[in-house]
Amino acid sequence: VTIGELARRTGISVRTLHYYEELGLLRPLQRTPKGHRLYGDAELLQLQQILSLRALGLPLEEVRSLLTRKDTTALETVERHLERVRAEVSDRTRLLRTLESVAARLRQGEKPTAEQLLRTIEETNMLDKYYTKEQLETLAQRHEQLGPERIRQSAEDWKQVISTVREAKAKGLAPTDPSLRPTAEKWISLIREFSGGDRAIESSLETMYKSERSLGVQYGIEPSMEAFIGEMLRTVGWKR
Amino acid sequence: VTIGELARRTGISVRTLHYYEELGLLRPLQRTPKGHRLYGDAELLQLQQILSLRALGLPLEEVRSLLTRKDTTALETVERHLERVRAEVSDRTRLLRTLESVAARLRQGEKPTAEQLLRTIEETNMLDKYYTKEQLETLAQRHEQLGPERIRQSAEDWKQVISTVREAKAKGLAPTDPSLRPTAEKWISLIREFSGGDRAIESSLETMYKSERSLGVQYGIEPSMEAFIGEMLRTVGWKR
DNA sequence: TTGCTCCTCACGTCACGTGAGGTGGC
DNA sequence: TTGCTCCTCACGTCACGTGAGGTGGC
Repeated sequence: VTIGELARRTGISVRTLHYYEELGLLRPLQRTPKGHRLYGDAELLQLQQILSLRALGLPLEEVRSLLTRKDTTALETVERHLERVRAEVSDRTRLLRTLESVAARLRQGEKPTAEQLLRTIEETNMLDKYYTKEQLETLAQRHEQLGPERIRQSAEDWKQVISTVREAKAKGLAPTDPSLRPTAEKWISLIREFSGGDRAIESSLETMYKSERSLGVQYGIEPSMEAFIGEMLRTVGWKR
Repeated sequence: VTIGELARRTGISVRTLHYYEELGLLRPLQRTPKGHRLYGDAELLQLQQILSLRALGLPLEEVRSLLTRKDTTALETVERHLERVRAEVSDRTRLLRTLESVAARLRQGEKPTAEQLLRTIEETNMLDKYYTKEQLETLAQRHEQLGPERIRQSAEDWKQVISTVREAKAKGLAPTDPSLRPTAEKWISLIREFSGGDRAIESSLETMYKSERSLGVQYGIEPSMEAFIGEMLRTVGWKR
C-alpha cells in the first residue's frame, strides 16, 4: 500500500509519515523503482501502535524506545509520563484559577484597559499573598452573594467616604469631630460588608494595606491620612 | 543600568532580554559607544509588566499588543486566553485519567512490557467505549474495595474456569453436563464479583465481549466456544 | 496539455538555551 | 596574560505544516 493510502486510512499526513521514517519510527517495507514508498500489514500495525502511544502524549523518542526495545521499561515510562502530566495539570489549574479571578475582577471595572489589567494582576498576586486559600474562598462566596450591583455600590460608597475624609482633614477638622461620626460608621460598615464580619479577614486586610502603601494611594488614601483615619475609627470604637 | 544588572535584578537571562528587544517588546533606553545596552527606570517597569503578563501564560505577541496599543482589548485578550487554558486543562485532565487508569492496570499485570502496555491502552479505550462514565466510576470503586489480592485471585479463577470449559468441550461433553454445574456457577459468581451485581454493567460487559471478539480470544475464549458457554450458563439459570 | 501521486529539500513555528568567536577595560 | 562583561551571529529544540520545484504515467 502506498503512502497516500496509508495516510488516508490512518488519518495522518504524508509529511508525518516522512517524519516518522526520518526518526526511525516507521520504515516502509520497500520502495518501488521510482522511489515510492510501499508499506505492508506489519507497518500498518506498527503505525497503529505508534499512534496509540502518541495518544498518551508520550514524546516520540519514548515511543520509539518502547517499540524497539520491548523490554520492561513500559511501566517506568508510563509512570514518569504520568508525573509529568500530573505536574502540568496542577500547574495549568493554578493558572486557570488566577486567570478566572483576574477576569472576574476585570469585568467588574468600568474600563478594561491594559493598565487596568496590570493593576488587577498585581492586586490578585497581593491577595494570594495576604489571604489564606480558605479566606479567598470565603471572599469569593461573599462576592457571589452580594452580586454585581451591590459591589458597584460599595465601590461608589468607598470613593465617597474617602473623599469626605480627605476634605475634612484638609479643612483642619479633628479626627474626633462629631460631624465625622456617620462617615466613620459608614467606613466600618463597608469593611464589615467586605469581610462578612470575619475577624481574620479584616486583620489580613489591614496588614495588606499597611504593607502595601501603594494600594491605599490607588484608592485615594495618602499615607499622611492614615493616622487621621485611625483616630477617627477609634472614636466609634474600632479596635485594631 | 547594564543588561547584566537588569538580568540579575529580574532573574531572567540576558538572552531573553536580547530576544525581547528583537520582538520589539523592550528596547534599551540607549547604547554606550561600545554598543552596550543601557536601560532606565521606564524600561525596568516595562519589563516587569511584560513579566506579569507573561506569567498569565499569554503569548509574547499578545503581551506586546497589550502593552503597545493600550486600548480596550484587555478583557477580550484575557477571556480568549482563559478559554484556551480552560480547554488545555480539561484536555490534560482527561489524559491524566486515562494515564492513571492505564498505569493502574499495568501495575496489576505481572510483566509490564511494551506489548502489555499496548494491550492495556486498547482495553482502556474499549472500556471508555462500552461503559458509561458512571459505570466506570462504580467499577473503579469496586476495584478499590476488592483490593489487589482479590483481583489477582479473580484473574487466576478466570483462567481456571475458562480452561476447564475448553477441556470439557474438547472431550465432547455436552454444555448441560451435570459435571459442569460447579464451573458454570463459578463463572456466574465471577461476573457478579466484577459487576457488583449491577445489571447495567453486566449488560455493557456482554455487548463489549460480543462486539470485540478479539478480547475473548485474548483470555482464551475462542469464538467457537461461545455457544457452548451460553448453553452452559443457561443450565444454571443465567438469562441474557 | 492537464491532473494526480509521489519525491526531496528547506523554511517556519515559540521562547528562548547554548555555544562560538570577538571586543574592550581592568 | 587572565577574568569579566558585553557584543553579534547562528544552530538546536518538538512535531510536524507548508510550499517549492521536479518526476512519471494516465
